[in-house]
Amino acid sequence: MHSREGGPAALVRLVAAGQAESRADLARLSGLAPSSVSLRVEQLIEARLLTEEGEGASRGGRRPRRLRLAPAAGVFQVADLGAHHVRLAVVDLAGTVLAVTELPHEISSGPEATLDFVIENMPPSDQPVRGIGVGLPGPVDPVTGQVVSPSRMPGWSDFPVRDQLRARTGLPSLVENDANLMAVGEYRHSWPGLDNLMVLKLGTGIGCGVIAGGRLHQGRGAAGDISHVRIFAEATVDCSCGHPDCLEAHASGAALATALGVEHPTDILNLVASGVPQATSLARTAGRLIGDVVTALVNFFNPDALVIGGSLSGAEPLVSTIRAVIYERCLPLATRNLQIATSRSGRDASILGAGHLLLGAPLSDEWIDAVVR
Amino acid sequence: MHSREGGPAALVRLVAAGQAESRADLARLSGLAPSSVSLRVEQLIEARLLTEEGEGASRGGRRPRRLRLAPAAGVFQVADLGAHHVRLAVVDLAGTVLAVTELPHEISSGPEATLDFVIENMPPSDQPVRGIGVGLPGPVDPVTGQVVSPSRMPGWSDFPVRDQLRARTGLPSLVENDANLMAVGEYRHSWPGLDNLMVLKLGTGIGCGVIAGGRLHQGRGAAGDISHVRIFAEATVDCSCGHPDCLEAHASGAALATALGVEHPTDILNLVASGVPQATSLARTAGRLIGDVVTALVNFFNPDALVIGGSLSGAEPLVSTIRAVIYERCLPLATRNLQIATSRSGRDASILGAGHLLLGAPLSDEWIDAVVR
DNA sequence: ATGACTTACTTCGAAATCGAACGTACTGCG
DNA sequence: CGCAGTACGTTCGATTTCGAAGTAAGTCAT
Repeated sequence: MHSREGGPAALVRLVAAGQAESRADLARLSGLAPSSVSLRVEQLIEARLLTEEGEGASRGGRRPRRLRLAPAAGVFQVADLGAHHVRLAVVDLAGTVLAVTELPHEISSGPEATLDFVIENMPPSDQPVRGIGVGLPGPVDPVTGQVVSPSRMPGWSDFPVRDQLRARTGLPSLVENDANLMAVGEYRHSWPGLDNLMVLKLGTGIGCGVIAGGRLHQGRGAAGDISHVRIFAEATVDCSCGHPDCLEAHASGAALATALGVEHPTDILNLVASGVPQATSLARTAGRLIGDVVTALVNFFNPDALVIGGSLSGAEPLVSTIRAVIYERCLPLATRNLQIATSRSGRDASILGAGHLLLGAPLSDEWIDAVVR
Repeated sequence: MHSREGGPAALVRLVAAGQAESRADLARLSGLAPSSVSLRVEQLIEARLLTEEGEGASRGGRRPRRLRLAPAAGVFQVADLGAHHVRLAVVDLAGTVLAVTELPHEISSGPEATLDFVIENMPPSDQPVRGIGVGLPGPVDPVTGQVVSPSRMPGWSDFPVRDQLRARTGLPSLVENDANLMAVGEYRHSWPGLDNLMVLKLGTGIGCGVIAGGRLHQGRGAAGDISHVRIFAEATVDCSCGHPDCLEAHASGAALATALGVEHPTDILNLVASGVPQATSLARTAGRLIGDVVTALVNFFNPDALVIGGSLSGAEPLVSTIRAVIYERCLPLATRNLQIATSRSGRDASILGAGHLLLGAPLSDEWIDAVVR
């Protein structure tokens, strides 16, 4: 993400994203003249969106006067929905998590009940709420903000989630696929500068978020959906989508859990960690299947890094098998500069991603402009 | 590609790209005030980069005064290199092809000889040359402008093509993979607005160019390289890359030509067109293999359109098999709004793409600024 | 310490840009 | 035909942005 326009919102964003700490940084990154930056910053401080806080480290000359977001600049509320639980958080504009709770909740209880639950249980905040974001384990149409034909979310199909969220809260609202949020979170907080990024989310299902050219690649809402790619396995398993031998039917947390006779994907981790041979072997097989699919995608997309997250990313044999398959089968050209690593932002990756997308939305421009004037 | 900055170059670009025909268009698209646009346009006319030419159609009010690029604004020279031939063209900034020649030339004669050949045989032009672009059938590092470990281009590896081109011609220079150029050409001239586009180039080899979010996706130079994705075929064939069963070894024009005992991929077209059973059957098999690979990519990338170009795109059974496989195996969500079509820009797609990239390069900003001042 | 150099930020006149009003030229309707 | 409505383009004073010079406050080598 390079130089946007030089409105007041752009400066706030640069500070919030941690890219700029001083007026000089802002001038460099925004393309505005130093004098213009000074003027604007003064306005923003007056509007209580920014504060001056101490001094930064010298880079060989006068020390910069460090700029930070003022607490009064506000917060975002974020809900990361899984199949059986909800993670609710309040983050400030810079992406600091101020409060989190994780509560059990069945997403199958439907959109209305779920949104009620989210709004009801959101942690309170002293500061003004500037927006609300929701991550969902299914495809979200970026234009309408609706969920489209999700496999694990009965009752959600074509429900206007974004509109309902805005109607109920009156806040700028964001609805996005969970793997996409995770990709944005990892990108902004752990892999800045790696503008082409693939983030695998291995949990109950198999998701993938894609950053292309520094921006979230949404496609028409289904981008990153690799669950139903055909794979070639020994035994045939029919997938819920109607086709045989989808990746998800063989290698998802749900599939592994079934094969191992446990209920939750997290149980798999324990089995693998304690060295149960069958679990390790299954993890390796899953890793090979996932790796085979991702190999083609890595050749095609040629990312700077492949990040593996989700609860199953804690299963070492699975991750190392994926890594091995990729290095073995991909073009040397594609792996030459490729980093393959597990998530660095952890459980909060999606929440951080939602915060960042909310900050970047045109929505945010509006209220920043409004506050400054 | 939305509103860039409002420099003089931006306005020229909008006119050249055919997006703007009047001052009013420019004001809308650039975000500048109408008054500022008028001022700038006057300068550009004075600098002989734009001309006023007649009037446009009324949209319910006063007719716009149509703006066009002045011929004196200049031209680009473009070379599209294949394995055995070179296509040389002169295009104006708006992408009109003013002259083309196609000459036999072996790319295996090496970079020095090839660049000499290109420069020597470029069609002459009355107008000032503003840049030169070269398309190559191999991966190009977007940072250095070097070819990196190409399979069909002996002697080219790590040769600094872009630097050499600039050194020899003194012109702003562009070097890019041929499939990437083709993707840009198709996107700008035949599929505007479809900002997520995959363009397959089926010729001697198998290439793929990707437009993500309206911009060419280069990755680290290898993006779109699907030749060496592993496929599952009946018989095993070893690929030159050292792995067995690469897509290219089974389904490329070169592979088909070998199997059919002909020399050039174009000969395959004749055999298929005249209904030779073996040729048709092979085309279908190739289509299925390519389709299987592309299916995964379509799910992952979720493009608005898949465009099939290159000489083999004339083989109807091949194309229709690819189409059938995709519609059969992809997620409904991914195919719901997907267009699958053959190239609309034809043989000149790459040349048009090079023209457009040259126009968009920062290089162009510089000389436009220079001419205006 | 001293002086040369680097970086951060501000000041202030010059230049670019804006925006509201105006002039122009067309469409479409009664 | 005449008039309302709409769109294109320009004029001109108000505003924003720039940029060169100046001030402030550091580092580093001597």
